[in-house]
Amino acid sequence: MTIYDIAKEAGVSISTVSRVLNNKGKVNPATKEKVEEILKRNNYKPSAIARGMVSKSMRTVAIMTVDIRVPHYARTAYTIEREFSRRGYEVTFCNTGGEYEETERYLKAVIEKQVDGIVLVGSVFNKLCKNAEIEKLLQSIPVVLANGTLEMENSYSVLVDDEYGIALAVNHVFDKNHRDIYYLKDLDTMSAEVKCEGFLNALKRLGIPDGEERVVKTVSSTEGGRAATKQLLQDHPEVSAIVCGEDITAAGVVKALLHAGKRIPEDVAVTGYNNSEYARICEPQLTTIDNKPEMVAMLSVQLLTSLIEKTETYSSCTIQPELILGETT
Amino acid sequence: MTIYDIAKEAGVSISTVSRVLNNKGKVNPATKEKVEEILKRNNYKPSAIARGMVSKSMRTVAIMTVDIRVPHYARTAYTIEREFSRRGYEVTFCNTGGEYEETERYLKAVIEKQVDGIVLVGSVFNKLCKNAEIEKLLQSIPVVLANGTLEMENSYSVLVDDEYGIALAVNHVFDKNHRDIYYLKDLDTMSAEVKCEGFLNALKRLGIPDGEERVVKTVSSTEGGRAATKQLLQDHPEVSAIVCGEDITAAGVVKALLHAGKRIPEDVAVTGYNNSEYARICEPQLTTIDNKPEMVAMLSVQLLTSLIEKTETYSSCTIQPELILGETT
DNA sequence: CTGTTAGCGCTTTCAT
DNA sequence: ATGAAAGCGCTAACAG
Repeated sequence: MTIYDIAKEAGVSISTVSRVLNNKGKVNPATKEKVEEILKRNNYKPSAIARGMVSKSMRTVAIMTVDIRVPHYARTAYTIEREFSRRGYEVTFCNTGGEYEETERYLKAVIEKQVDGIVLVGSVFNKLCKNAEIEKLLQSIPVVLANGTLEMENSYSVLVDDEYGIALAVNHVFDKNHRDIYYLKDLDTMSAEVKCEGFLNALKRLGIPDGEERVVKTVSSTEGGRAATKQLLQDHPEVSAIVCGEDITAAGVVKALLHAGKRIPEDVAVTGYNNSEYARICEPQLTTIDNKPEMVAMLSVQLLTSLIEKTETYSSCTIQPELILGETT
Repeated sequence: MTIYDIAKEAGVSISTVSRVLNNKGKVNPATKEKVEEILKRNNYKPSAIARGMVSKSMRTVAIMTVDIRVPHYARTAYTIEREFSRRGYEVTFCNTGGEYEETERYLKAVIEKQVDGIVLVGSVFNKLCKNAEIEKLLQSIPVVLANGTLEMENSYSVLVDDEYGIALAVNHVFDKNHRDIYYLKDLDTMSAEVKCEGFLNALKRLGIPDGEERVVKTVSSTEGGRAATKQLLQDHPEVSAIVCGEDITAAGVVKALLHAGKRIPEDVAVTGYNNSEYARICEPQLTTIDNKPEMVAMLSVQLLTSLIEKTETYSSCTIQPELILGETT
């Protein structure tokens, strides 16, 4: 069923059908009514592809994340999708795995499909976008980075002040009279680096020396948290607070502490990061940092929309995390 | 940069360019090489929209879930996306919220965009697709339902035998000598109904009477599990096993039991469902049922692909869940 | 082996 | 208020 079929059946030209379809230009109310009736009766749906051919847009945007199964990305991507859907865009999801080749492959694919814009979710893209090939690809299209900064023309970002976020956690356990504070660095992204910086700087401000020796590297998982904690209890039995880069890691820390017979938070305090469901499931419930993925998502959509539609002025922005009290501090 | 620009620069016709682009038909190696060089130099990308105009396909499929933030859906959708990406398709995600209007809106949108197929994830779509309007929309395009059954022509499904899954849990706690077994029904989908049936039938087979009175309704969340357990301990202090419809609910059950001073599993055994990260974070770690979302996803993709490409014969299939032992039984 | 031509379904001037 | 015609970028006959 094409616009030609409708035109023929209505005894008018395709231009007229197009006019009633788009409510554009003058058209006699009588003919309009007739055409509309025929449209409905035939259950006609205009071809978005043919429209895209003319308008050079399919009203589609792409979201790229490392892995949508990570709850923090899922929350961000969910909100981005809902917001764009509200605005009449469809959303293509890409799970790049954080790898360079895959990122490039996905980028090429969505650019060939002429998506209107791209949201990169997560600070991994910070590193990835340093690559010349990827940078070239990104330059041809509006891009927003959610939680990271892009050093490129025509691209903007919504940043989360993770340095401040970790400082909130450190200051909080300090206020609770914990002095032997350790940090579990469980990721390798730029955001993770910033968090680590936040930890070191916070300690410095509080007058606690030898910050570097208080950073323990592990992987972001329950098992990562558990293993690091076992080691920590062995090497530094005096530990009184463990600040983590992710809730999931903190959950492992809590398990290990309980198994070691420690009381939380009396013997050792723990903080997570992300204010995720993991924090709430944890027993005792984690004190954590809310880095506000929904807000990041909303602002990213706003930014990308104005970039695409060239409507308003726009600029990058930064979001402040917030401390969420649980039972582990 | 269009195919015309390339043709002009190479001094050939657009057909020749098209031929080298698609590796189709005979073309002189020399001209081929020249064209390819020009293609590369200009960083030419064919317009997928124009191609779609001819082929009537954008090589895109849509995934519809209630909410991608639910880990089980995220796992399923992730695998579906990766598999389709491998096969050269892009994937559009839709978060319908399980609502009728939104589902219809999304369906119309993706059908206008002429997606090649749709994967409906979750048994909620079972009910939704009973609607005449939605059914009509779905009939115009290849559809697969992941975890549910569709009573429609030209549509197939990958089903999970949730009745069997819950029976595994019930039989297992029975084997561990628990007799006062209760079930927390925490959702309202068809899959949840099937699980509940599974519970009732399993009890019957084991000779435990009054199954209906052992079903407690609540909502699928930590809080839902916690509240239901408090009530249960009050009404039936003799309870010795709680089988849950979701891991997240079971996590709440565990919390409530611990707070009530119960030992797990000595006093009360608990089982979850989904084999999710929640089960592993839970302390003690949950015994749970693996309903194999990755396998469901793979089979759904296979099914939809053959439907789209009309290559093989195809048929719906059913997957058997598996018991995963934890520390709560 | 290569070029010409006719669409694909729609929007958008430009006439009338 | 309506229609004719051009064109979006590409593929696929068909003709050389």
